[in-house]
Amino acid sequence: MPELPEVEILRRHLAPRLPGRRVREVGILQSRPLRPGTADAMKAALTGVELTGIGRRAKYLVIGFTCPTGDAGCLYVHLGMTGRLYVTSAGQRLPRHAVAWMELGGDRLVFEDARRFGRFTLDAGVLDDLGPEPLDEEFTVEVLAAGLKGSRSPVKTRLLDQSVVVGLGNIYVCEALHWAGLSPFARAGSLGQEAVERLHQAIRKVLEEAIEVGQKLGLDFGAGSDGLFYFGSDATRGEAASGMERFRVYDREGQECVRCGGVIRREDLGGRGTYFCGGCQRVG
DNA sequence: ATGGCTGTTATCCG
DNA sequence: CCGGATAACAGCCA
Repeated sequence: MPELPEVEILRRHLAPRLPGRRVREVGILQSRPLRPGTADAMKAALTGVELTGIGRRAKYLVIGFTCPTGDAGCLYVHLGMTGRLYVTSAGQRLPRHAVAWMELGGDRLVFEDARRFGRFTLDAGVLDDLGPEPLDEEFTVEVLAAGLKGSRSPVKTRLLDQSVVVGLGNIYVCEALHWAGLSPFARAGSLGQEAVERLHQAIRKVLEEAIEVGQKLGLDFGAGSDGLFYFGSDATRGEAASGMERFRVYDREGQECVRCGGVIRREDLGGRGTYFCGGCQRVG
């Protein structure tokens, strides 16, 4: 359940493994993630192409390729809640929830997704309506302020809207609001200049920190791991991550706030579990 | 075992 | 237009 940092770490993992590889064969096992495309069209479009590289836009991985004709194209992959994308040996058995695979001459790039909320598509339209990249210079305090202005929604809800700023999901939005000392329930449009500045800073901080941690830990595609979450709070990963940063509020209901000693609370907001400190997130 | 949770987001409805 | 609820789906945990 990847948010921007997990997707970025995966991109960096795959970056040296794709360029120059030719797609010998393509397999499609689930068509829903291809929407609006079809299995036949996907196979026809990808078979024989040469992969050129991998980028990221928001929570999408963008895999570039050139066709035998010389035309360039892109494959857009979104991991949804449960998507995994990895290179394995072509001899490996396909996973139960395999959606698509590409044979790369001895290796195989596999996309699997149990819940099928993810995407595997050639439709560039998926990038329409996306807001600014939070770690790019274009994401200024003014841009964030404009995205919050006039909204009566809770600030948490606004930040999950990918047209305001991309990359935040339920975990990092909770973490960013804690870092900023803002209540998730504060009306987005009611935040003052200072609060917006703190929030802007906090969003960058939590995402950068998570990428840094993920870079150090590397990915684990072993059994029982989704190959993505290195920043979690479960006991096993806690061991592996000892000494690393942990979530400050997410999944810490009832525990003590590391900043003020208050109690972390969990409430429902828009149907999502929302974690915050009752002591130091009172603004709004 | 049954029901309630889960990292996303498209779509529906008032 | 907005905001809230629901649905898409499978697995895990109490």
